[in-house]
Amino acid sequence: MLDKNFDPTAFESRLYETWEQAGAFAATPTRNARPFTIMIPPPNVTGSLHVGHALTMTLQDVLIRYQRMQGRDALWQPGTDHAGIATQLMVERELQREGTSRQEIGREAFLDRVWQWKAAQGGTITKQLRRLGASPDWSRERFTMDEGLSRAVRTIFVRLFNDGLIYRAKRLVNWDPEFASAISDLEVEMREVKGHLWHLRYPIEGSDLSIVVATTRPETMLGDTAVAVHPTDERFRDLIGKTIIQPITGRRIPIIADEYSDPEKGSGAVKITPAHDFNDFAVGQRHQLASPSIFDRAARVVLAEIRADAQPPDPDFFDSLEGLDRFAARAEIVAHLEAAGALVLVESHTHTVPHADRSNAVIEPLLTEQWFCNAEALAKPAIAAVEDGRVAFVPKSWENTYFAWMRNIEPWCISRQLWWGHRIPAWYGPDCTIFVAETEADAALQAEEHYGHPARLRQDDDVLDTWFSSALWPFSTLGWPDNTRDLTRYYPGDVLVTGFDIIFFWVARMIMMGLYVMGDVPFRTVLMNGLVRDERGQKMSKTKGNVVDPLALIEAYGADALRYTVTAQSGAGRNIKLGAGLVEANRSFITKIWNAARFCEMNQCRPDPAFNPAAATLPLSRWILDAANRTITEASEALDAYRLSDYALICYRFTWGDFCDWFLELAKPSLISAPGLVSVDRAGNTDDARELRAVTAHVLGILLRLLHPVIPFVTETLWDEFGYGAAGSLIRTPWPERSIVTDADAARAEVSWVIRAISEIRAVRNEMNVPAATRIPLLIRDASAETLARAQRWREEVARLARVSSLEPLHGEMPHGAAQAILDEATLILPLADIIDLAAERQRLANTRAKTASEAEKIARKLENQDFVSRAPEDIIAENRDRLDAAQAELARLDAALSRIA
RNA sequence: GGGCGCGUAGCUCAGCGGUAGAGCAUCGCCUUGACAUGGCGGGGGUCACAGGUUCAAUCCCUGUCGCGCCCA
Repeated sequence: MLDKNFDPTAFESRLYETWEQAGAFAATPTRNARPFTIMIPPPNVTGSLHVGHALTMTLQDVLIRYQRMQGRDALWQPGTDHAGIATQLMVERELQREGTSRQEIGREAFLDRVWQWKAAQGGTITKQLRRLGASPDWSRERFTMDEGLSRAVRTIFVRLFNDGLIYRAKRLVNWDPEFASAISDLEVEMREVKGHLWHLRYPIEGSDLSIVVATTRPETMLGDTAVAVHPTDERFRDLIGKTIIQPITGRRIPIIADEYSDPEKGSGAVKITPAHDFNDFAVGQRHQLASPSIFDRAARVVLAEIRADAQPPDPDFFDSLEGLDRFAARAEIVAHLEAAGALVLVESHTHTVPHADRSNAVIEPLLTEQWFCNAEALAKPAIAAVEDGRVAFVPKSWENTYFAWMRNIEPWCISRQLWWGHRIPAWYGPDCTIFVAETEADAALQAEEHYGHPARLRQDDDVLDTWFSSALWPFSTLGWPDNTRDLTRYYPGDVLVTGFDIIFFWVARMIMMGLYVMGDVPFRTVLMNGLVRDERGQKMSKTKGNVVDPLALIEAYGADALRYTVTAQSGAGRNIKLGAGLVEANRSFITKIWNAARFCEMNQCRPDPAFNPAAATLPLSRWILDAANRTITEASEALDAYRLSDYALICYRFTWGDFCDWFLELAKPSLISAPGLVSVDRAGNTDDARELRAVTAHVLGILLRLLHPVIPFVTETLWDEFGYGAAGSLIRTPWPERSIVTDADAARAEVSWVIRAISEIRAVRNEMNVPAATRIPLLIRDASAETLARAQRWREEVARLARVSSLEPLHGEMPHGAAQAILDEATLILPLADIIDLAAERQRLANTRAKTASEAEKIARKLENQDFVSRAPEDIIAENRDRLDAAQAELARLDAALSRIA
C-alpha cells in the first residue's frame, strides 16, 4: 500500500542509483537505432549548481529522456569546463590566504595546486546534477583539459595557424589589470558610471593662445600625442596644424582635424592617447601618430616610453608619477593642473566604462603582443549555415542577434596571460622565430630545419581563452582528431540547449569551429532558454541575497517538483521567475499523481498485459482512452517542436482535469461498489468493473510514461510499485502510442453531456446556497429520448457527483419553488421548495438570459451585415447561424423557465 | 544612437484574424470512503494608447507611451 504522501527523499537517491548502475543513461552505439545527441554545456568544474543550471539541465533531460523512450540511441554527453579565469582565481585566493602567491610558488607548483583543487571540488556539480535527476551518459564524462581534449586543442591550433587563421600581433587589447591578462571583447562589460569631465587648458606653442580639451581620463595625458578637433568646427579652424605643449610632459604635439572629435561633446577638442583608448588608437593610425604606452601590466605609470620626448615644465612632478596607480596618478595630475590654473572646469558626467566581467576591474586598453584568431574568415560559413537553415534557432528571433554579431565580428584575442589552461603550442627560437607544433619535439624538428642545427626553444607562456576549447566540445568529446565510431555516429548533434547569454561566447564559436574542422554544423537546433530571475523578476545575485539554491528546493520539495516547475515556466527564450512558492505549488501536482495512483491501488486497478483498449466498450472507457490519445499526440508534438512548457501543461491538464477530476470520479461507483476483481457492479455486471479497472491501469500507465521525462522519480516509483515493468525500467520503456477507440465521437458526446449536467447542477446548487449535505431530486423536462436514456444510464454517477437523490423525467407541472438550468434541449429542474429564494432564482435566470440575449444580438447583427454574409467564408457564416439558433433556442427555454416561476 | 523583445484577470503567463483562456491569488460552500499539498462554485479583462488594413483585429500594419535586454 502506498503511503499517503509521496516522500521524494525516500525514493530519489535510491532510484537514481538503480538507473545509473543499470546503465540506463548509456548511449549504445552498437544498437541499430537512430542516434539523438545533446552536448551538455559543460559547467565550470569547480562550480556548483545554480538555478540557471537547474533550468537548462532539466530541459535537456526532458528531451533526452523523451527521445530515449522514442527508441532513439540517446547520447547526452556530459563533462565539465576548466574555466581558466574562474578556477585560477579561486586557487589564487586560497594561496593568498596562505600568505603566498602563484608567482612565489611558480608555475608548476601552482598547476599542481589547481589540479588538487579540481580533484577535491570537481565532483560537486556532477553530484548535484545527479540529485536533479539528470541522465547523461556518465561513463563518457569529459573534461576540457583531459588528455584527449587537450590534443584536439593543439591539433586545431596548429591547423588554424598553418591556414593563416591564427596569428600573433601587437594590437591594442582589453587588458584586465587585476588578472594581468588580456581578455576578449566579450568579456568586457560596459557599465554606466558617474564620473567627471575635466576641461583642461593646453597651451599653444609660440603664442598666448591655448585650447581647452575635455577628458574623462586625465591620467592618460602622459601618453598624448595629439589633440583632435572636428574639421568643420569653426571655433578651432585656425588652430589646426598648430603645436601644443603638453602641460605635464612638455611634449610637442599637433592639433589635428579628425571627425572622431564631436563638437557637441565637452569642449569640442579631445586629447588623443593612442596606446590607451580604442578610438584614439584609430585616430592615431589615421594620422601616423606615435603610440607610447604609459602603464605597465598592473596599470601603474611607466615613464620609459615617453621620457625621450618629454620636456616637462616641472620635472620633479613628472618623475614623481612613476609607479603610481592610474587612479592615484589621475588625482595627482588633476591637482597639479588645478594649482597651475590649467583646470578650467569640472563637470559631472555619466559615461560608460569598460569593466572586466570576471574581476570587475576597469579595463585598461593596452598595446601588447597577443595571439588572434581570424574570426571573420570562420564566421562566413557559420553565417551561411544559419541563413540556409542548417542550424535553426528556437525561437527564431535569436538568429538576428547571431547575425548582427557575426557580420561585424572582430578578431578574437585567444591568448591569456594565465597559467591554468591549454598552454599555447608555440615555441620561440633564440631570435624569436615562432615554431607552432603539436608537441615540443615537432617544434624542435622545425627549428632544426630552420636554423640548420638544433636550437634552444622556449614555449609561449600564455594559455588559450577557455572558450577556445569549449568551441571544440561537440567533436572533441567524441574522440576527434581520431576518426572514431562515436564521431561519425553522434556528430552532428541534434539540439543544443543553452542560455542566450553565451550565444557569442559559445554557440557561434561552436558553429564556426564545427564547420571549419568537421565540415558540418555541430547541431541542427539551438534551443534558447531564458535566464532565471527571482519571484519579482530581479536578477539573482549574491549581494542582493535573492539567490535561490536549487538544492535547497530539491531538499524541500523534491527534484520532480523543481523540474516540473522550471519546465512549465520555460516559455522558449523567455526569462523565468522562480521562487520557492511556485515550486511548492507544483509539488501538489506530484502529490496529486501519487494520490490518484493510491486510489487505483486501493481499487485493484492493476496493469493487465492482456488488456486491449480497442475492445473497450463502456463510453467512459472510450472517453478517457480518446482523451489519452489526444494527449499523447499533443504532448509528442509539443516535445518534437521543443515547446516544453506546453508539454508540461498538456500532461497536467490531462492528469488532473480529465483523469482525476472526471474519469476517476465517474468510475468510482463502479470501482468501489465492486471490490475485488471478480465481483458485481451496480448493474450486476462484472464486466463493467473489470473493464474500468483495466482501463484505469492502462491510462495511469500512459500518463506515467508521458510524464516521465519531466518528473522521472515519482513516475518511476509508481511504475515499479504497480509492476508495469521491472524495477527501474520506465526510463527505457517505449513512449506510449495512440490506441484504437471505437466510436470516440459517441463516447465524447455521452460523457460530455454527463459532465455538463453535473456542472450545471453544481453551479445552481452553489448559487442557490444549497448546503452540500442536502440531497435534492432531479427532474428533467423537454428531454429527448436519447437524453433521458443517457440520464438513466448515468443516474448513479450524477447522483453521487451532483448530490442528487433521485432522477426522474417531468411531464406535468413543475413543483412550486424549483431552480432550473437549461442543458441543450432539456431543462434540469431542482425542486427546492423550502430552501429556495424565489427572487434570487429569478435573478439568476434573468442574468443568464441577459448574457444569452446579448450574445444572440451580437450574432444577429453580424448576420444582418451584408458585407459579412457576402465576404466571410461559408463555414464561418454557418457557424454563426448555428450559434444564433442555439442562443435563440436557449432564450426560449429560459423564458419558459422564468414564466414557470413568475 | 542602432537593433530585438515585451505591455492580455490582483500576480505569472498562454492565445496571435472569426464565442477572451490557464495556473496562482481572492471570495463562498464542503472534512464525501485517493488527495484540505484536496473538492465544488463564483467574481474579476474597453487584451497599454491612437490611427489604419479587413466583412471581422487582442492578433496584421503605422505611430505614441511605458518596461526590459543586446550592440555602439
